[in-house]
Amino acid sequence: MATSAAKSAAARVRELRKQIEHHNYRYHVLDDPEVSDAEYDRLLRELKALEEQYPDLVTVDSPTQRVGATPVSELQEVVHTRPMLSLDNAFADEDVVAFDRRVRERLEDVEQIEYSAEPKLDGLAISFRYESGRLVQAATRGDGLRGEDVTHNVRTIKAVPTVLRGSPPKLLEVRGEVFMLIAGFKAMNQRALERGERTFVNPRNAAAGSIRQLDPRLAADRPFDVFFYGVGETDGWKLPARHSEALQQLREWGLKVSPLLKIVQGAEGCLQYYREIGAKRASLPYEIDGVVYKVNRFVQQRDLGFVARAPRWAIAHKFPAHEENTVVKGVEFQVGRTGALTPVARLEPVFVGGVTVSNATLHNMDEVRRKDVRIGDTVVIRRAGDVIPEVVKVIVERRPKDAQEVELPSKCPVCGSAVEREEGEAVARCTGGLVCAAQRKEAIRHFAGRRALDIDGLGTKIIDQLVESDPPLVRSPADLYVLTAEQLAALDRMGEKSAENLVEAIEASKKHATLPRFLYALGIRDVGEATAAALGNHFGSLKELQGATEEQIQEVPDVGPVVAAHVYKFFQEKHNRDVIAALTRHVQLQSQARKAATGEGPLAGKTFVLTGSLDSMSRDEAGDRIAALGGKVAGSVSKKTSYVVAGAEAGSKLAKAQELGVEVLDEKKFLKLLESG
DNA sequence: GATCCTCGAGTTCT
DNA sequence: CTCGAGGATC
Repeated sequence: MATSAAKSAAARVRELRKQIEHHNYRYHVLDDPEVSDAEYDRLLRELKALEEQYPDLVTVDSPTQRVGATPVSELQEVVHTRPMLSLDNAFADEDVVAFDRRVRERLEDVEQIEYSAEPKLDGLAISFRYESGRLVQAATRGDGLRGEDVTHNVRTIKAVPTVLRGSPPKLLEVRGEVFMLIAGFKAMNQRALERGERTFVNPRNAAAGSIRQLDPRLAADRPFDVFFYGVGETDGWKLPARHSEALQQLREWGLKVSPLLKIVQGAEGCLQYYREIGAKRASLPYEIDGVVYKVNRFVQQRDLGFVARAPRWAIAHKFPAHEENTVVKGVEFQVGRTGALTPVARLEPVFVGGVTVSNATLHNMDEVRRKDVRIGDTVVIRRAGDVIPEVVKVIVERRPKDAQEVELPSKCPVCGSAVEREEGEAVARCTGGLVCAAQRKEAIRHFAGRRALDIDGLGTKIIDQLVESDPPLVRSPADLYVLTAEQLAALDRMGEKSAENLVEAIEASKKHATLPRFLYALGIRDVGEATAAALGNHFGSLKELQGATEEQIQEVPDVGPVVAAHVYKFFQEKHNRDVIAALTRHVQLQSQARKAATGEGPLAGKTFVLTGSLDSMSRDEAGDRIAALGGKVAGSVSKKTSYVVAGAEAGSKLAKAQELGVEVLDEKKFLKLLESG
């Protein structure tokens, strides 16, 4: 048996145990993990697999034989009268099917198993002891056998009753998950940032860190919530037949149970539940990392029993991780429409939150320095409810010796012009202006954008070719209007039909050309949709605006000296005047269809903020309907916001609304308001 | 002068 | 969606 394969397995097992112990310490004791949960799971699974293959290598102190790490010394140790178990994990549908099969085989004579299913919250497992209905002790799970006494902090959590309702038993020990609402977590981090205090990477770490505070005053103002999910030691309570019935009883005693708890039948029911919750995941106000299935009948649970520290009657079915570790292969600088140089991290591709991520923006050099990202670093990537991946932090411990600092280039990577960063500004810019091909391309893309002149089918690839062709077919937006189908058909990946369609789309864009859209399309610095509309309304015609002085431009509402200077300078430049002259030969500006909001109508004076997606209409349509009734739509939530309309997969704006106490409308209520208005 | 609000700009992947 | 910065307001 002492083959070389077994020897190298033994070495690998030792190495894995060392690593896992280290990560346990970081995670459980320091609350500052060095690796993502997914990576930790991988190490543990590899170890498990090796131990299964070579049972001789299993030792009592192997990480697979216990749950967590030893408690820190400052908090009192609590011995759990009944161990707090951990759960086996399932990652694929087949794992769940296999689990269900094992359960049925062990129970014999049972065709279909009834499961109680609920989301698995990403928080902190706590044991709560109630004696004669009064909370006497709360303890963390610790290593499953011994935890820490955190009663002083748990008492500050409003969702945890200190006295139970009804007639509870003499002794009731319940288990629950203490977690932080995402909204509260963000608000808390924001405040910490303002005070220059330490921030937390995610709600779970924030919860773990706060609950293990020694000073309960610190925990008291933190936004905790709790769901109870299980029963431990009891005295004076005749348990009902089912787990779900026991939870129902807990609920009646005032202990919060997940509202998403559901009874399902067989593996099929479990998998369907998994998909239901997966679809809801992004819109839940708290983070979950999977769902848990438990055999519902206590008799069956008893018959199934335990393996090591995990019950045979329950399993956690995990979702794809939101966070992963990967390596920064390089940092490149992209040049935007305004010349802004944006550092983008090129990553070793990594699967996060359901997609493969290979790039992540670092925004600007301040951000690069703040996070201290270097080439070669291992970083944590997160792709949570929001779509855009984010570099959460660098794992400094894993920094290779030859890691390279990121330097702002002194020359534009596209055109070679000088790069300048103004005093006090976060962004650095290429000074090449329209000499720079990147800026020219972006200017045209902006011009053709949906909110500008809306030229359908003019995408990045086509623009690249038009600008790079020799001689260039397109130097400025005005050149678009003289393109012929023959010229376009000669480009790569362009057939005759597509070429004709594009010519038609360019022709059709003339109809979209109202003054505000046209001004927006020009891409003047600091002139977005709102400012373009304000300028258009104030001056009424392009001629008036072109002839205006800087002072006159400043008279426009919401335009100050900085924006006025940009606008004035833009119209003074010869190149811009030429382009505008050429454009106006092709494009007839339409008179505006709709007047500016007049302060009339049933929703006058009300400000709306839209978040998430509505079933019955697009966000644009919703905005139009609000405007039609005299209301205003704003982009961000503030104290002045009247309503936040939250559709499916609502994001941080919903959180902000809850924080500020702004009224939130769901789709139904919103539609009702529109109808009654 | 400080604070709040709003707007603009840039970004990922399928 | 998030961040930074311009503008308005107190």
